Amino acid sequence: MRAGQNVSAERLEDVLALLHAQGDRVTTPRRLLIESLIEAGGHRTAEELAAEVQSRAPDVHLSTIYRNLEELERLGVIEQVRFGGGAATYHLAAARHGHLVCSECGVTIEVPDELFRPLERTAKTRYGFTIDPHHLAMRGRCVACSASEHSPGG
Amino acid sequence: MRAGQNVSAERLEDVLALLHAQGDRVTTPRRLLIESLIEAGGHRTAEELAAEVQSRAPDVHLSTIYRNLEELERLGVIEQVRFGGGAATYHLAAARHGHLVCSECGVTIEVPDELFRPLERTAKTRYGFTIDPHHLAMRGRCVACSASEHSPGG
DNA sequence: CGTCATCTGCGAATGATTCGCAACGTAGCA
DNA sequence: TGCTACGTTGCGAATCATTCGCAGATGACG
Repeated sequence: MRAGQNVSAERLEDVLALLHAQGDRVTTPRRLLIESLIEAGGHRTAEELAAEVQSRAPDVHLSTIYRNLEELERLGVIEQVRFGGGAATYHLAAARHGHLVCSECGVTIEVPDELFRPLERTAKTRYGFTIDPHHLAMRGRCVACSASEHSPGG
Repeated sequence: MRAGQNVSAERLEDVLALLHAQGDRVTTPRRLLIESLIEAGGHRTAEELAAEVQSRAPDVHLSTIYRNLEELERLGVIEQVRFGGGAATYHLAAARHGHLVCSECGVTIEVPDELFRPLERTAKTRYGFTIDPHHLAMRGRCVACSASEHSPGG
């Protein structure tokens, strides 16, 4: 049977094969970027990914990261998510999940996308609206900030 | 009697009253911006709003627009939505409605907030996360765009 | 009508992302 | 294995959106 870590290895080769099939070349910066995305497991900004890649290949330029990120998104390998006002974040397409973003402290809670299923279904059946599975994000207050919010006052 | 246009007028006064209550001043740029947002009816970028305002008060600066947009968002009067990679867009916040925003054609479908209830409840009970009722918005594709999306192709 | 804090206009600063170009490296072929 | 062709890269400048700092203007209130 397949060990868990093998999944990542297979994933890497899978992506490389896809690149190859597209006529794209498998370069060192590209391979390192994909590895970083796989190892990241969550969302990372271009800059964070660049730092990760540069720890193994210092000469890789930020613009190269952006270019590859764009290409990988085009291939459907990764997804771009934009929080608040800062830099965009990226994560593997397979790691699909909903986001609960606290407007107060900024913490992001990752939740299984099944949480959005009922909403998706109703939107579809009742309004013919297909919710974009890549943008399952809601804003609000996390449990900690919610608690301090409840303190009596004013 | 109240004509439809009066609704907007009431809305304007409502917002101005809110500003007043906050200790904020009612200035010309601010009033014009709110009017523009009300008349817009949909999402507009800061730049578009600036153009609108400047058509009536040419000296209003873009940075003033941004500052007021920020303030209005803080007050819950408007919401910021980010499409793809460009500028952020803003629109009036509905009191307690969900929004289904089509990323394709930009149409916004207002839906009863009950649609978000299961999601809200689960987020609360399972993660202690309180979803902000002013940000019940999901992106996706409306029925029309969804249909054209389904057209067969290469 | 005067006082004072809030706002504004303006341009520079910042932060994120994209572009142009010449050098470089990978892939395919003989 | 060596050559050729073309996708890629590194680098810095350019672009785009948004924010900041400041001094003067303006609205709220007595």
